[in-house]
Amino acid sequence: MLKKNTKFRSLKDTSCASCENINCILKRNLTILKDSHLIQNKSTLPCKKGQQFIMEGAPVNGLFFILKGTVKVFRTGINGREQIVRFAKEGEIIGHRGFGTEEYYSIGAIALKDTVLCYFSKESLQEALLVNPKFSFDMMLFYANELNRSENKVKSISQMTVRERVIDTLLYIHRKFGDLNGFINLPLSRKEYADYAGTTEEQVIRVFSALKKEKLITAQGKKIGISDRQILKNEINDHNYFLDT
DNA sequence: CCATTAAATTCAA
DNA sequence: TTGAATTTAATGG
Repeated sequence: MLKKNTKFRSLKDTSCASCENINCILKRNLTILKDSHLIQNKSTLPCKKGQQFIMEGAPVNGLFFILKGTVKVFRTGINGREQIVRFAKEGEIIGHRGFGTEEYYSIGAIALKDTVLCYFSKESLQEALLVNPKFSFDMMLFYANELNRSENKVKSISQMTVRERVIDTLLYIHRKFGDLNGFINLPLSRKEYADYAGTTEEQVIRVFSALKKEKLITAQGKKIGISDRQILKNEINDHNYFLDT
């Protein structure tokens, strides 16, 4: 079996200059930001798989970017049920809703695999935003996108059937994390699919079983393969066509 | 929702 | 690398 040596990855240079996350807002603005307080005073925080690095209710002091790894962001509901708000990968921002006015986090975040986070203080970020319009604009676009996604999610949870929500979730994960050897490149438990789709583990298992029978997906444990993305997409679109006027 | 069994993953020797 | 221990999936009541 071929293996790449990733043992010493964590000892590697974690500076923005040598970062490979081309989709990171900081990286894209590095030419203008490179001498800023923000970039020079950042700290990195290694985080093991399963480790929670944002607690619901904890005070907000800054904001995280993912240097490496994958993270889920969730909110705990009324009867202790977890609602996964989003999944995030390399280059993405975590805890951004707490930035500005909110004093305490209303969400929690857990690493889904070994992850390295970049941490920036509120103050240095504020400074960079005030001084740099291009950077602020990129941040604004990011917030706008997040809001849009969040509004769509309200619609999907309140109006779509369980089956459609599960399919929607599969397509979202697939779109975001891509495909590796025919399987979605992110192993999630059925419970995690359920927590994102706003349903229960059993329902997800039953929808998966139905989709397997229909030859639309394949599954080997946590690895899910999407055989026909178009048919799945159509099933969602057909139904949504009549919903929004 | 819960209980049971099958299957997959993790862990440590 | 292996298999025992633990966790997770699947199904049926």
